[in-house]
Formats: sequence, structure tokens, C-alpha cells
Amino acid sequence: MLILKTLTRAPLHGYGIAQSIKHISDDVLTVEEGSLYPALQRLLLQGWVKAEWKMTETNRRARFYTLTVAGRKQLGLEVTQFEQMITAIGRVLSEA
Amino acid sequence: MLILKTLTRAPLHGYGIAQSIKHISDDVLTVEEGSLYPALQRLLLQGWVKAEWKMTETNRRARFYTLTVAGRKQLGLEVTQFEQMITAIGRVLSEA
DNA sequence: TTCTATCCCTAGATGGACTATATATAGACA
DNA sequence: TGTCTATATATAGTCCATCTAGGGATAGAA
Repeated sequence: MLILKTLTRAPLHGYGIAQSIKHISDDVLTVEEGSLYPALQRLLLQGWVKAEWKMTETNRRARFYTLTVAGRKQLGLEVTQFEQMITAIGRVLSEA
Repeated sequence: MLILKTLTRAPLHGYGIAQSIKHISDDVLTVEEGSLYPALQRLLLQGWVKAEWKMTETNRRARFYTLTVAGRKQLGLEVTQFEQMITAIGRVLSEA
């Protein structure tokens, strides 16, 4: 969900995705490479992102991932489910 | 965290914990037996809960789990970390 | 030339969740 | 008497995501 969300702004390479999530979350969330790249493979397989090899601003070859239409739809679904779950956990924690 | 929280009200047996979480969360969160009992074993090992065999209101033998002092402390820690993580995810989702 | 940062990716181990199963009793209902 | 539902504990096997730990490579600074 976080990866998909990160890609709604602009296509990014893996390293950039990890940096972005880490930075925006104030270092609370860190996505290790061993989690990130397998996750990107799963997203590719599901058709939620597509990938292209391009050059970065720093003149390196990098694989840029772009959110697909299906990926945007999936993101909406996951955010909805996530919020529902958080609400439910909140109810348990506040013992309403 | 949810199990520990559920036990802050009163000691409960496993089945009761599962029912409580399911009910309070409006059926959003369900804890299956295959998750619940291994989790209770881990909580016992950590010393966060203790267990006693007693009779239920419906006259059955059941193992009642009680939150320990260490368990209450652990719950506080986990809730803090959880809220921190949710805040961080919220930042990513709202792209602040 | 060495270090740091930037980039890709995979293999193996770990460990928790889920499915399925085994066991057992209370109470209701036919 | 038999069977069904709800109540109750617990384990075995499978699945799968994460983490650790690598392997490979380049740009730019020191």
C-alpha cells in the first residue's frame, strides 16, 4: 500500500521509493531491500505497477516503477480496508 | 496487543478473548484458534500473562488468562509503538 | 584509491498466520 | 437416544512475507 501510494506522485526507482517512505514517515518506516524488491516483483506480477529502465538525475541506470490504472484502483481498495481495520483496532484499544 | 488489551478488563479464557475482540471490533477483527493459542503460549513464555484452570459460568473447564504487571507495561509500549506507526503511515498516505 | 551514496536483485532462514484437525463437554431439540 | 450447536483447548502442516546477508555495479568526493 505504501509503495503504491508513493508512486501516485511520480514514477520512481526502488531506491527512491525506500528513501521517500523513510523520509515522509520521519524515519519511522524503513523498507529494506529484501522486502522492497520482492514486493515490487509481486506488484509487477499483479499488474499494479509497470517498470522501465531509464537514467536517473545522477546519470545512473535505474528501473522506474509507474502506477497502473489497476494499481490505482487497488490502492483505493487497500486504503479503505486499512482504515476499516485501524478503526476496528481503535475500538478495541479504547474498549468502546 | 489486542489480546493484552482485552485482558485489562478482566481475566478471560481463550474462547472469550476471541469473542470479545470479534464483538468489540464489529466483526472486522477475527482471531482464529490457530493464531490465538500459539499467541497465548508466546505471551505466557514472555511472562506477560499467567494462566489458571477454572470453571466458566457455563460450568466448563477453561484456562483463564490474566494480565501480569509486565504484561501491562508491555501493552503500554506496544500501544505507543503502534500509534507511532499509524501516524507515520498516515503521513505517507496523506503525502504530507 | 578509497569511501560513501546510489542503484539492482536473490537466497536462505525465520517466524507468525491460516487451514485443518483432534479432543471434549453443556444444553437444546427431536 | 442421538445429533446439533456452541463452547472450550491445543497441535500439525502449509503458506508466505520479512529479514539477514549477500552479490554486483557506478558516480562523485575526499
